[in-house]
Amino acid sequence: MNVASVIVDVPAMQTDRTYDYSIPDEWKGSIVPGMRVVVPFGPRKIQGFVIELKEKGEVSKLKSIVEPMDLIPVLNKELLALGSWLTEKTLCFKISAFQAMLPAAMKAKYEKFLRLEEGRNPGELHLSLQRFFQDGKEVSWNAIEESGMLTLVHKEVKNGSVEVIYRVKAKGNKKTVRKLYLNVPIDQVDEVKDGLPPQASKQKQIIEYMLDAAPGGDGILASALTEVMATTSSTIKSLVHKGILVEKNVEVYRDPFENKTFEKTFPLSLTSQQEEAIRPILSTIDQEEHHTFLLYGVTGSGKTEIYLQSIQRVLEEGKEAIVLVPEISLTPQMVHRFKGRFGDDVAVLHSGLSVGEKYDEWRKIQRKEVKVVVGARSAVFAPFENIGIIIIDEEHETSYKQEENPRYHARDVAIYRGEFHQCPVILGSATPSLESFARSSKGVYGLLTLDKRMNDGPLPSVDIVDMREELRKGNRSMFSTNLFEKLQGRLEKGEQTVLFLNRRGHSSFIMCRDCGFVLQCPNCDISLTYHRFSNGMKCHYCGYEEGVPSTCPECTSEHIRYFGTGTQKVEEELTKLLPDARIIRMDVDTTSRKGSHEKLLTAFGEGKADILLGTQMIAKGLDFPNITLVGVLSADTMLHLPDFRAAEKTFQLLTQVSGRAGRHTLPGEVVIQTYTPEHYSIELASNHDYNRFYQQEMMMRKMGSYPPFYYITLITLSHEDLMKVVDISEKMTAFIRSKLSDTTIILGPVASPIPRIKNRYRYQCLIKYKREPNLGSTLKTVLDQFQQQYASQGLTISIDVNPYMMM
DNA sequence: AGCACGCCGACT
DNA sequence: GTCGGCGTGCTC
Repeated sequence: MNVASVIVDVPAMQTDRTYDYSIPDEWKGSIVPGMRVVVPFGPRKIQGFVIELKEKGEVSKLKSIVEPMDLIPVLNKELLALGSWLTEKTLCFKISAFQAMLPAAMKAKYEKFLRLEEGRNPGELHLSLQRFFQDGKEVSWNAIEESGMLTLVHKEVKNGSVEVIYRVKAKGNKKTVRKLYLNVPIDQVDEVKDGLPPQASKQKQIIEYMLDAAPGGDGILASALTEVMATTSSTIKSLVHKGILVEKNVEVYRDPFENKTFEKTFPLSLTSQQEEAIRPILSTIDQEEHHTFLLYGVTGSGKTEIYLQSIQRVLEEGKEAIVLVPEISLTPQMVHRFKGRFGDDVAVLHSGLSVGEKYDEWRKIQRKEVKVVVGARSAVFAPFENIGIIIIDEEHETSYKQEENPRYHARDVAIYRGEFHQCPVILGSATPSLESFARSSKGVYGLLTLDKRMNDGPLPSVDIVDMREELRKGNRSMFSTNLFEKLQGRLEKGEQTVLFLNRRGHSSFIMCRDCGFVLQCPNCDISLTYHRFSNGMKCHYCGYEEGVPSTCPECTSEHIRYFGTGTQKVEEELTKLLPDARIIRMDVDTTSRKGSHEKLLTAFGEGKADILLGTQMIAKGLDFPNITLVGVLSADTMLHLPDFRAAEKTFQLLTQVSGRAGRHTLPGEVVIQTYTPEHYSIELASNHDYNRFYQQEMMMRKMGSYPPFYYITLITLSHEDLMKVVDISEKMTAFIRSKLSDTTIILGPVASPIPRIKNRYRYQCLIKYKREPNLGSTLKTVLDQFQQQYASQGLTISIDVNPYMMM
């Protein structure tokens, strides 16, 4: 095996294939598939993944691999195959699929240097370049670029005076600490000590301390030693110099949970309903079969305990478990439950960790130092090799769908891996996605139901308040009389309230009260939103920013003001109405700092505030006994989005939020304010009636030919020139239409809901199909031909199979 | 994606 | 004549 097939780190259509390289003798046998390597590619050096080994290359003259980047492959057989599967299913580049499966730290960084060619001296160079190349040092390309001397350098490179060096750097560094070890056998320590000069008292003390603190030959942190002994590094240095101590750099894991202890918890006894639900899971584990279960359990019905005990069984069989939770609910509370039960066997992967921390957690998984991983979407790629169960909590959450390439859904990946490992996949939710519930009704998934709350407590009572009615009665505030009175009541009783603001589609844009003018982004067809932090108007999509106008640019009226309700505005009004209330606000602004999310929640849990006011992020995981009132300020903002899942999302969110109230002994109340109280998603959420919502929504989906009745694929084209997108979109749609069967519905091309982003016009085509064996190859052709043909002209095509964002 | 190569217009 | 603009095509 002398040749390696490599996928190179160039995400482009033309390079989305393997390139063959010969393996230098010194690496023969150690370079294996799944390993990252540095390879020459054209004049550069870049990262690549070895896919397979073979005897001969496809072309006659092969370049050699420069060096491997790993000792052990980062992708095993299963993950390599999963990569190809992802590529095929999501139509992404192979390199993107591989990179999505690995922590960001493993993505290479590239650097470009210049160096004086051997045997030349600076004097031969152009005068203004000489200062850069003084003592044979490398000069970074950037430095030359900034000084505007690139053309001069180009010449020098051409005539052979200067050499360009390309270097691949690993992004993730292992963290190391300097440790000191006693380098003398115990029985000779006294001898050595006596051999020291009499004035070296500090050195003797250090030796004694080392004996004492690290008897078994364990090292001591160099930093700790200097601190404890109140000594300087020079003393230590001289001991090292004499060979009495040795210094080693030891790899350590960064510990995101440093200074935290997790109280050990033990399996709770299950209710009869839980027993019934867990039985099929356990038997699937025992039989080593693959089966997907939908665990449909109302809030507070004890789904987590089922997860925990299923994992327990898996661990007893010597296998591993993956638990996915939505990013937003990957709260310390959640982590506690798993760390509390399984202790150090748990690795945690979520976006709050630094690149280095994620890298460390990933390596713990790879080295089999943990048995359970709890994490967000990408944790589904955890490099375990003997998986016994995969659990997806809050299965309906849209954050399981990645909105950039590869546009995969964690649920699909989980089921792929479940089949590979012949293990169960558990999808848990109180409000399952229509897709999953439909599959369980058809028997594709096993349905496990928990419809009783563990404490047998009643579900909270829900009031729907018609805000139009409030307006008619002359109440122009954002709080209805009903909600306000209840709020006051809680304050008097010392109970807590959660106020939920659905920010989406409701953020603070600016509107002129006289002419209706709304301030828009000049580059994107979307309104600018007010950001208090920078006191400016900002675009969500391109980052454009401008000042807040004091008069309307259209009619010069001064009645231009914020519209919609941001959390800050609610807070202001709240302080005005209830000056004594202590309020904690949770939104992007107050939780952007690391750990602030947790701090605010803890404070609220400890009763340091009466009202918790926040956005989406408080809808989940909150479980405090003293919360007896939940208010939803405007339930219907999401309903008006151009998304066939709008009703489903609204229902899920309202159900979720309502579940925050009265989870323990005190009964809970929920007030939902809305302008469309008659909408079935709001009405049925208030009755906690998932089944009727499912029926109703299925009817709507059937009428609209949407999932789960049809699969959909969304193609979006964008280009600077409106005429061009329209033209190409039409040609493309005609081509697709000619290739697919006539039972398939093809909508468009039409302008996207956001017709322009970053000055690029966007057109889309929606394909709805039940069975379409030609779809994959047709779409590949579209990418191949149209992209190839128009990419140079600045056209981009994005294909989303099973989209969750229709914008 | 980069980067080189190559073919045309504007300059010392 | 040559410098440098960008369109074209290749990278094992």
